[in-house]
Amino acid sequence: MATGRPRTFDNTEALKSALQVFWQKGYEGTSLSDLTEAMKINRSSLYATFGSKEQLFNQALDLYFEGPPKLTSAAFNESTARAVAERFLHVTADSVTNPSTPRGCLTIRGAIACGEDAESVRQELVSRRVESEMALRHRFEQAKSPGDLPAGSDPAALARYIMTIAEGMSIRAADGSTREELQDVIDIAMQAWPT
Amino acid sequence: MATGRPRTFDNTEALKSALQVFWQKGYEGTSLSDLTEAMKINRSSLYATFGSKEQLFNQALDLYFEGPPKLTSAAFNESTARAVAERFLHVTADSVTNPSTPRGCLTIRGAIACGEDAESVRQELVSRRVESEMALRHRFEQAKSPGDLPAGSDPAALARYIMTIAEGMSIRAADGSTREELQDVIDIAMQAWPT
DNA sequence: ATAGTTTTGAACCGAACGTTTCAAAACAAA
DNA sequence: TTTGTTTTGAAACGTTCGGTTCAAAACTAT
Repeated sequence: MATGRPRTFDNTEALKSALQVFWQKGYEGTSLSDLTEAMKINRSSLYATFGSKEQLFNQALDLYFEGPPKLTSAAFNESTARAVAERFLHVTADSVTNPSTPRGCLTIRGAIACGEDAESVRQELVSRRVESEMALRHRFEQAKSPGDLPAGSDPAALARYIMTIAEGMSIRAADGSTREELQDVIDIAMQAWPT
Repeated sequence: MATGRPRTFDNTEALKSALQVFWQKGYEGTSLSDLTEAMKINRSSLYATFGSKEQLFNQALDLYFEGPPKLTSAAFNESTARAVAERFLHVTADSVTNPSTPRGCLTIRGAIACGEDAESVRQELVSRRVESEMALRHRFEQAKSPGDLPAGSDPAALARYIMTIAEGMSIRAADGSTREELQDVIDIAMQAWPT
């Protein structure tokens, strides 16, 4: 049973607001004033609840990975390697142009934006992205045996290719590209797929 | 004829040093102390010579565009649209993995890293990148008449595609990808080219 | 030498940064 | 009502930020 003065904000709602701000401005581009304003809590409550700016960012990051990145995993249910790749790109294009969230990918913006003092944050973000590439690669390797992919094709290179397109789309979305423009890119990109 | 106390630094050498720092840390990630240390000049000289941090950045940007981006323009001398695209990507891959410069592209890193107070800087960087895309598009449009590109192909979409690959490679390079890995990506990417 | 001009170095500016402190406020339990 | 506990709001901490000021320094011209 809770005692003492009750808090005036919802914990996860505040975290969602923090995520939006970090997503939009990057880690170092976000100030404490930005956060307290968006989360509608004061500094004392922020530090009592979330620890510090960096700890808050890490918690917001965990929340983020339950969102857009999680959606791409649905692509792995497709039956062919080609369908997996195409679906992966489509989900990515939808995510990075979602009008109800900031544009682009938090991990890319965050990893590039942060200075050397936040190097540990950067490494975390990069390795998370490498995991996605490895998942794609693994799926493509499995596709070779049933002849789903030609014998000569290189699963690792294909996974790199798809991730490069996805990351490029994230940049373009942040620059203002529309979902339709990214769809055009995907249409062309998939023509490179081995048959 | 120059009079007064002679300056102790070389103007363009100092600008080169500033470029390196901006390239590595982004606009907002670079402090005045970072700059004066790298350029080996003090604040007074910096402001007397270059005006302000933002004006210094713009001058460093001009210098940058005489470097890596200029090299990509050599691609436009190729005789076919396909060769232009492939050369453009190869030059980009070489640039973003050049061991004697920071990894990745200054315009991408700078545009993503900066907050809203540096919005004018961001716009400048984005528009510079749009210019590259427009140059590619224009070259591809010219390629349609001699049958260099199939009648059904979309020069604008192809230019977007090539730029997306280039921007994706820049991110990967910043994350640590090698030149060879990027070459593999280009090999696959060019298979999408219309015949 | 002397005067005139430009650069240098260091101190300083107000503002904003992330973080901490603490008394007043708002509740439950006694 | 009193006591105990927790949150709140605001003020303040030291540091760093981009930018400025100014006297001393280092040169050329007279």
